[in-house]
Parts: sequence; structure tokens; C-alpha cells
Amino acid sequence: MRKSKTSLIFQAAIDIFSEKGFDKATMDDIAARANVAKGTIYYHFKSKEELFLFLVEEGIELLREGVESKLLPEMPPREKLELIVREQIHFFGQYRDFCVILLRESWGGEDRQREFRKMIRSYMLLIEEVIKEGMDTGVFQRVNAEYAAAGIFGMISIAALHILLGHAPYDEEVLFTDMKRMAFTGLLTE
Amino acid sequence: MRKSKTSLIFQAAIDIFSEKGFDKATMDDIAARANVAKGTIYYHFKSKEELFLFLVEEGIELLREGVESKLLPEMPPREKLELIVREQIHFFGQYRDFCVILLRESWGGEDRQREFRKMIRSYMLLIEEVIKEGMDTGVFQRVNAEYAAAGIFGMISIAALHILLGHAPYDEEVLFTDMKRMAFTGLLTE
Amino acid sequence: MRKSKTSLIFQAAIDIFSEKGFDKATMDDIAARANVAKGTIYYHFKSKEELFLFLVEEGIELLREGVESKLLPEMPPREKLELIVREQIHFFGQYRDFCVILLRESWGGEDRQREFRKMIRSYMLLIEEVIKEGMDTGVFQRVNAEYAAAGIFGMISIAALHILLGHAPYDEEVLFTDMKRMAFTGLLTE
Amino acid sequence: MRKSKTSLIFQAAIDIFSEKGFDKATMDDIAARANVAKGTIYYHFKSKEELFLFLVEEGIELLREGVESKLLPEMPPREKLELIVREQIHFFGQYRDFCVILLRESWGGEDRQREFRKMIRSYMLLIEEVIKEGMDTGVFQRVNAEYAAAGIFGMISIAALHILLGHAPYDEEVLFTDMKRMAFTGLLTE
DNA sequence: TATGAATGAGCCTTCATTCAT
DNA sequence: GATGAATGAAGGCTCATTCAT
Repeated sequence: MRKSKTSLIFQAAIDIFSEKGFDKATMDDIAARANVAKGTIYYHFKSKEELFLFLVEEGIELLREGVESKLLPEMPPREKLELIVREQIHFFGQYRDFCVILLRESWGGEDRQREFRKMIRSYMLLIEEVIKEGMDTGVFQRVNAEYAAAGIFGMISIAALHILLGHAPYDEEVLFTDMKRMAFTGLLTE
Repeated sequence: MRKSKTSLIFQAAIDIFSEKGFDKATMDDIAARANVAKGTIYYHFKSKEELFLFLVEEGIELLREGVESKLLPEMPPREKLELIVREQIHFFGQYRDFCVILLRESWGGEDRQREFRKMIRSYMLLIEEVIKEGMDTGVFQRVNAEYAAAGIFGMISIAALHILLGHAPYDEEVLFTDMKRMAFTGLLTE
Repeated sequence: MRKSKTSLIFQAAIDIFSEKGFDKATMDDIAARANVAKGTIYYHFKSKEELFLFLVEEGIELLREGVESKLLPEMPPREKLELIVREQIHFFGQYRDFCVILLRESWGGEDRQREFRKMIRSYMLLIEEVIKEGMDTGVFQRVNAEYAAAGIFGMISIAALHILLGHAPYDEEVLFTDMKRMAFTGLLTE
Repeated sequence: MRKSKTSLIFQAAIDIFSEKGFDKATMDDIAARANVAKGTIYYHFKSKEELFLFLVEEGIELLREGVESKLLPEMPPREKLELIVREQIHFFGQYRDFCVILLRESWGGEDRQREFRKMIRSYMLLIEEVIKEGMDTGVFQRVNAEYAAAGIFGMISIAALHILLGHAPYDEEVLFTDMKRMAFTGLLTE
């Protein structure tokens, strides 16, 4: 038996939570998927809430670190932003279910939701820094960097989910081309 | 007695659903907020699900019609898109709670969620049409209009929500300026 | 408008109660079937219980009076019993739904159920009297007349319902022949 | 702790269901009677319906098997029928509450009721077989065996219940004597 | 470590009954 | 006489959590 119980549960939780969302998912579901007794989950995680929080934390960290590790200091801002766009699109394709969770569970006034937004914010900050750098070096126009970062994150996220949850195949290349164009030059020809 | 029970319930439902989300909201909550007996809700709406669906339908319709009625056929596409950006930003400020609901409950595989995405799609189509018109007349670059529409909708939505749920005041003018710039010319100075 | 509201409700109640039984039937069902407002029922009957009681009373009275009026004093007991058997079989065929109600709602410790059994007992007494008369004149064997009356009532009732609720057609003639034989000579050939 | 929770619940369910009938009985009632939490019932039985079905299944099986196991192939049909009459009377005395349930809940068009009638039919078939055997060997008169079986079952059932729910004591011996006489020779002296 | 039986608070929904019109 | 909107008590069922083993 290679897998520890903890990671079995973790994997099962991702499956179930993304399939059903936080509220509709039950600990029974997760236990069954992980092939452990329900009590065992409580041995490894304090509560449903904690399990969920842990899971989302890991997910966002995966996205943030994945992008951050590829952002080399010497890259020009333009290249950095291009990389972010590409990576986020790729991440959404790869972790579709997690992304559904993220977009679903981050809005509202509960502590958990505030917590999630904080995590997302830590990712947005990456974008924000790049935008600021670009503005400072004169390659980017002057905008409110926070708004712009949120906008770019949202643009990619919603477009990606729109496709992933629709019927069309998820063509990363086309999506990347269009999202890059929108972010860089906008729609106007002139 | 000015207010009909139905509209009392309707208002209370918006409050509660946006505060707690569909699953956590209870019919008791809504009844209490509306100052009616729980049974009264069921006299006017068949179920929690139906009440919710009705509410979201109305909300999206309000957004869509509000925008559509202002889009005059003779406007140039550029002006149309500008109007859309402005209106959507205004709508989010005005119906913050409803918008939280919308962004929260539209992702996932349940029928209800699929239904919501269809409604959102009907709004996105407005944007899509304008983009297509712009591409045809040569003022907009050639992109996948569906992706672009989803992207613009997402950009505005997430940026708006980001502010609305944060601590800063919701400055529509600034947000409008930046979102318009992003949509039209993108970030690059050149 | 020939029909009084009262009788409209009465008819609807028979339909609904026999279709669904006392507990599953709702006042809404009955009101809808009778094409009156729900409040109207309460104008004519004090409660669901009372409506039901009234209805069962009428039904049993119909059976009892129907039989009693045909039992002429000068008939020999044997002929009387034969008539009872025939009439009860006919009644079950004609008022199948009501008979279902009767057999369904008469057993248990509630007041209503006790009341129903009293009504049934008033019918059984007809049978009991005939049996006693037959024993007195020597044409019937000596048995506990009360038990025998209950037995005959049950034999016909259950056999009739068995057929009526099964798939076979309700052949009154065959049933009558067999029930009469069982009651008069039993199964033994000798 | 001798009693398993399951059998505690089972016993409580018999009590409550026979006291109040299927519809009026509540899971709260049963839980209270069994001294378990309501959730515990649902841990052992999927639903109220299933609990009830299980209970009735067991009961009829008890009756059927009890009788069947005593019916030796070499017995003459007359002796077999006598045994059936005796056993059924005994069973009704012993499981009065269950018998109330049975007679109460078997009539109507719901699936559950149809299911119950099927179970009862399996018992009636025992009687039917004996009657057919008797007709074949010439000791019983020729009748519709199905009707006759239903009739005998009903005769005993209703007579037994009539006594059990009345005020008189349940004298099995007298009842047996009379029911046997009715089944074998009928009421006529000649 | 791991289990799974047991718990009980909480939720959606139904429906007999009332009452202002 | 008649209506139907409104009520609120009650019931079936779910599920996160606990705990004895």
C-alpha cells in the first residue's frame, strides 16, 4: 500500500468537492470514494471545513507557485504577463474541477469565503506586480494596477470556465492567442 | 399595505440568498426576513429551487434588458461596447448581492447551474454581437468573438466583485476608465 | 345549477378518499375535484374528520338499508341468508372504492375506527339475526352467531376485494355461487 | 446489552404502526418507543416505507412458514385445512397488532399495498393448494379454489379481528370449532 | 491508527384550518 | 353563502460529528 490514508482522503475530497460543491458534498461521499471509514477522515482532519480549506489552499498554492517559479526576474514585464496568461489557461485546463470550486466558493461573507479571496488575492498580486513593473518601465499604460490585475484574472478565468463547462473542446492555443491580444492590445484595430 | 406578499418574499430571498448562498440559506431565514409564515412562501413559490430560479431569471433579465434597451442600432460598435462596460459596472454596483449570487451559483454540473449559465450566455450574446459587428466593420481585431465576450464579461465581473467585497469604496468612474481601456487598447502603450 | 355545493363536495370526497385513503387525501384534492374553494368545504363540514365520518356513515347505511329493505319477515332464514350474500357481493361490485375505504379504515384504536366498527357491526347484526333465526328453526347448525356473522361478512368482503383489486373481472355470479355454497354446505362433499 | 438496536427498532415499529397505522405513525414515535435517536432508525432502515415493508414481510413470512412447516405431504386435505384454520386463528391471537396492520394496509392502489397483497396471496396459495387437492381426491366440492381460499382467509381474519378488537376475550377453541364447521359443513343442518 | 454505529439538530415541505373580504 | 390567501405545527429525512472499541 503506497498511498497514505491522508492522501487518499485528500484525493477523494478533491473529486467529491468539485463534483458537488462544498455544501452538497458529504463526508460519507468522501469516505466512500477514499475507501476509508468515515471516522478515519476525522482522525486526519478536524472537520469538513478544515479539509476543504486545506484543499483549496493547496490548489491555489499550486497555481501561484507554478507561475511564480517560472517568472524570472530578468524577464521583461511583457514576457512575464504573457507567461502568466499562458500558465493560468493551462492550469484551468488541467485542474478544471478545482477551478470550478474556486470560482464557486469564493464569493460571499463567510469566513471561509473571505479566506479564499485572500488566497486568490495572493495570486493576483503576482499579476499586479508585473503590471506595476510594466507601468514603471513605460511599456504598460497607467491604470489602477489592482483593478487591472483582478480584471485579467477574471477575464481568463471566466472565459476558460465558459469553455470548459460548455460543449466545445478546450483549445488552449486559441484561447491563449485571444486572451493575450485582449490583455495587450485590446479590441481596437487602431 | 403597499407591498404584495410575493414581492416581500422576493426581496427577502435576494437578501438571504446573497448572504448565505443557495444551500446555506433556509426557508425559515427567508420567511423571517419577509415577515411572513413559512407556509406563505410555499403558497407563492413551489419550492426553494423554484424561488431561486425565478429570482436569478429576473435579475439577469434586468441586466440584459437594461443594456439591450440602451443599445441603439445606429450606434457604432465602439460606442456600443463602451456602453455595455459602463452599464455592467453600474449594475454590479447597484445589485451587488444579486451579482454575488450569480457568480457563486453558476458553476457546476447541476441542472440549476446549467440553467444559470444559459441565462448568462444570453447576456454574453449581446457583447458577442457587438464584437462581431466591430470585426465586420473593421474597427475591432479578429478574435474568437465568443471567447472575447466571455472574457470581457468576466473581466468586469471579477474586478467589480473584487472591489465590492473588499474594503475600498466602489468607484465606478475609475473602474469604468480602466476596464474600457483594457477592453479597447489593452495594457501596451504601443 | 342542479347540484348543491354540499352534494358536490360529498361526491368529490367519496372519489378522493377512496382513491387515496383518509390520510393521503387532502382537502385541496377534494376542493379541486368538487370545483369549489377550499374554504367552502369548511362552510359545509366542520372538519376533514367529520366529512369522512359522514361519508362512511352514509355508505354503510346504504348497504344496511339496501339489504334490510329486501329482507321480508316471512322469508325462511335460508332464503334470507342467500339474499344477504347476493346483495353484499353486488354492493361490493358497485361501490368498490367505498368498500376499500371501509376495510382500510376500520381497524385500530382511534375513535373514528371504533365508530366505523360500530357501524359495520350494525350490518353484521342483520346477518346474526338471520343465523339465530335459522338455528331456532333448526335449519342452521348451532354456532356462535356473532362469530359466524363476522365470518360470513369477512369471507365475502375479502374474497370480493381480492378479485376487485386483482386483474380478473368481477364475476358476481360465480362468486355468489361459491360463497353461497361455502356458507351453506361448506367444502366437504359429504 | 442483549437487544440489538435493529430489533429494538423493529419491535417499536410494530407497536407504533399497529397503534396508529402507517400514515399516522411518525418516525419520532418509533424512535421514542425504541429509545434510540431518530437518526439511528435511518442508519438501519432506508426509509419509513422500507421499515414498514420489512416488518410486514417478516410477519407474513412467519405466518406462512409456520403453517407450511406443519403441513405434512401425507396428511389428507381435510386434516390440512383443519390445521390451517387452527394455525391462523392462533397466529391472530398471538400477533394481534401485526394482524391489524395487515388488514389495514393491504387495500388500495399504492405500490406498497399491492406488494402486501402479493405477500398475502402467497399465504392464500397454501390454502388454495389444499382445496385443489381436496377437490381432486373428491373430498371437497368443486368451487373456484382461488375464491374459496380468499374467502376462508377472510372469514377467519375478520372474525378473529372482530373479537380481538371487541371487548370479549379471544377464545381460540370456540372460534376454531365454529370456523372449522363453517369451512367444512357450512351452516345448513342438512 | 482506524472504525462505524449512534446521535440530534436542522431543513424542506405538506396540509388542515382560519378569517378577512 | 363563498372564497382563497395566509398560517404554523408537524413530519420525513440528512448529515457533520462523536466515541467506544
